[in-house]
Amino acid sequence: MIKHTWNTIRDELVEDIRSGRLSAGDKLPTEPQLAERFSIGRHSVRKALEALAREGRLSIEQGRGTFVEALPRLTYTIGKRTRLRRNLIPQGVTVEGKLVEANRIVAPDFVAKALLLNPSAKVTESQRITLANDLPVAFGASYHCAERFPEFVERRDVLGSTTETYRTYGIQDYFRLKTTVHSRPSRPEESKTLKQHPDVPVLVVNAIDALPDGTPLSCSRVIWSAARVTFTMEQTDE
Amino acid sequence: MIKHTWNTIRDELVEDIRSGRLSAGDKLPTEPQLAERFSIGRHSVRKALEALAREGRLSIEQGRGTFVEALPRLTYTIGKRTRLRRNLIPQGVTVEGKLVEANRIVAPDFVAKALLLNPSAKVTESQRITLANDLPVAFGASYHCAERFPEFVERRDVLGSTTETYRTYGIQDYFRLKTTVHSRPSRPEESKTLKQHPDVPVLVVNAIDALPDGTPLSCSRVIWSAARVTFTMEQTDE
DNA sequence: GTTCATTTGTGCGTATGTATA
DNA sequence: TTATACATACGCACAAATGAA
Repeated sequence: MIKHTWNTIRDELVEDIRSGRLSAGDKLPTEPQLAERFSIGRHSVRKALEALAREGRLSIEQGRGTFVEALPRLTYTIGKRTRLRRNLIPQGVTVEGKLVEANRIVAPDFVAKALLLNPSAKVTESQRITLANDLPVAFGASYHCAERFPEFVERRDVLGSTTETYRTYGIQDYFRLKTTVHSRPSRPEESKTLKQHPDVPVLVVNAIDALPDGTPLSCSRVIWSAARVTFTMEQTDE
Repeated sequence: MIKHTWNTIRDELVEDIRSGRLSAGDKLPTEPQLAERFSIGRHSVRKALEALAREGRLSIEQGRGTFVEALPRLTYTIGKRTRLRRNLIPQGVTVEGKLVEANRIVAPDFVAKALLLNPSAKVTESQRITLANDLPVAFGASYHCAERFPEFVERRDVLGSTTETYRTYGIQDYFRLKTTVHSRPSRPEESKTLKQHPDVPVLVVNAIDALPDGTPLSCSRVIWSAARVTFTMEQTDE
């Protein structure tokens, strides 16, 4: 009924990983070697490897080879009180959020809309990347009104915590007002930043944080590796 | 620097769609025709079409041809009180949820765990499919303890509403206890059911509904077309 | 109901480009 | 610089699904 020659090698590799014959970091045979071993064409080998790379099981690197990935899916909780550290540390992975770049710019369209600013307002943009076990899982930017939160990035960088930084502006409490999630194919720069195969899609998360009365404080747009995260929403009233 | 011959045709088609030269439902030239027009190989044509199909912009159908898709992304709100109709109707799309199949089975592992049942307990399984403008956007199953909710499927089918059905068991209120979302490549049957290209990923949503005191009532696992939905989480206290 | 033309799907072979060590 | 290994691209052949004759 079905041909799918390439599935033979795909299944073989999955079984090798499952059984432990291949483990994280191992280098696979080269494409021509696999082609010969399974008596199929190199195109079919590539199709099988590509399918596994899309699931995040393999990392294919031009000029180096193809390697087995660890594939530990992180769980990230979205809720009324979203806090990064509380979210990821419980699972025993080392998580690091790094500030990559900070700018003072005219508010992009979606930012002005989210923060209810006029289109020419200035905002601070903080670009951050999140690494879990030294592997990038997400990157993106958050935006704050420059007038209302002068030096936000600098204070945030010193204090190391968004909650603490808000306190310096007299804000004792804030919450996640709105979050949207959708999936799309990754763009070349994105797959490069996330160090993942170009065919692995990304999850785009747009969010708005606000005061208890609903006044928006900041918004963010974060790109997650679709293969490396599971989102959870729990409705506990903390 | 880079060749990427196939991007020429990709960009051309995107522009054709954007400008309106191609609109939803239109049939594209055949692959050999496109190959000749752009003076590239058929493989490159296929790579371009595949990329557009992954975004949900094209529908590629063996034996028929390749067509432009409408690409209206639905917005589905996940919150404390998740109700399908309230969710989708506001956007002016016709939504239809159909019961496909109902069974009385021994609780699968993940169901027993979610509903706190012992592994040999019986549950009712309701398989449903959701169509928006006659296009499938999601399908999946929900599970109820057969002992606690006898004839659940039958009553639900007659009443047409889950909320109403719960009332017949004396349950006046329930809420969404937990929701998880992750992305993965679609399996062949899934892409067939969703009538989408095999390379479009799916979003897997697992959910548990419960009584106000936290007692689980039901759980579900729904497969969404990743190209056709955006999830939103709003933290309004209704 | 069967046949047949059309169109996409799968697979092989080959050549050449490009990143890595 | 050189060798290795993956990336892109062309051409060809045949399989499988569709729809119309």
